Amino acid sequence: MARTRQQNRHSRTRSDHATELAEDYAEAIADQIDAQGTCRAVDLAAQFQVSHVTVNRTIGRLQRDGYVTTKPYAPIELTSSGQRLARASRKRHQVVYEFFLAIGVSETTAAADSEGIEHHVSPETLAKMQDFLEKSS
Amino acid sequence: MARTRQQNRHSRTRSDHATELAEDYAEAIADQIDAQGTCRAVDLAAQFQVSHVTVNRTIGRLQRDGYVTTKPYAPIELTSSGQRLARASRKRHQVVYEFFLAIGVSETTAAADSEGIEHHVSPETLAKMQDFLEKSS
DNA sequence: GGGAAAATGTAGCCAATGCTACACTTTAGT
DNA sequence: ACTAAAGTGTAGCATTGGCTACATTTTCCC
Repeated sequence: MARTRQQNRHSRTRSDHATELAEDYAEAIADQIDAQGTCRAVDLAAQFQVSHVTVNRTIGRLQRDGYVTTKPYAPIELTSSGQRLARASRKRHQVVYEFFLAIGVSETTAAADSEGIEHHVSPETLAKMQDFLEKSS
Repeated sequence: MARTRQQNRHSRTRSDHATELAEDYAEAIADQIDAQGTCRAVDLAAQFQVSHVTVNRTIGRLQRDGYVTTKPYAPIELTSSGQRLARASRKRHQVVYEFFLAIGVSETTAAADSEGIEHHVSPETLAKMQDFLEKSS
């Protein structure tokens, strides 16, 4: 392998890191709403271990990009677009997590690694992971 | 699963994105030196599809961090630390790539996905992937 | 209803990663 | 040897994502 890539590798990197963050936030917001009814900036700050200021501005970008709605001092809500993003992200996340378990990875590591990886798994690879899960069940 | 994480997820994100870039660059530089004998900024610019200015400054950071050495207008060289990084990165990259092939992913997709994923695979998960490869060979 | 605590907002700082435009060296070709 | 092309360097700008410090608004409890 090795020389298979060249070109366009990393043509992602530019805006795709923003997408990763959006997915993480959408997923976290959806989780928080499921668990507590509402999602506040402070919840996200605790989850991501960043300051509330960082959350605030990230949320601002997500709002700009149409994923969430907020009003000053009010809880954060997902738009339908944000909900779609959250659902897709959760689904991918779960498949990757279960797949890792299936090949023998510990729960702790599977949870940690699936976090970082879910954003980089193409539909094709995800489908193969699902095939594997079905076969091995 | 789902509630397994919370906290410290994304405690990576901060400086780890820098590490990813360092790994990608180290690997690309090693590849380029293997293929052409030397590595110039322009080669990296082509490979990563960024401007030579971006490469220049990234290389500056890599030099600051002890991964490469350069002199003005001269080719880029890896320090022993950089070579170690490149080897580790290539190894991980290759295991992930072959693992994807083994579960049925196409070469093109395996190449693309392994790029994004190699940086997020823990040693434990990598070991499980290797186990899988050995068993299925 | 008033005050403390919690949650948000704002100002202003830093580093990383991207760019274009322009200047300067090297390299190559005639 | 000179010039043109290729490769590098520098200046200056924008965005993202991180922070602390301080101001403001809500909430909650007495």
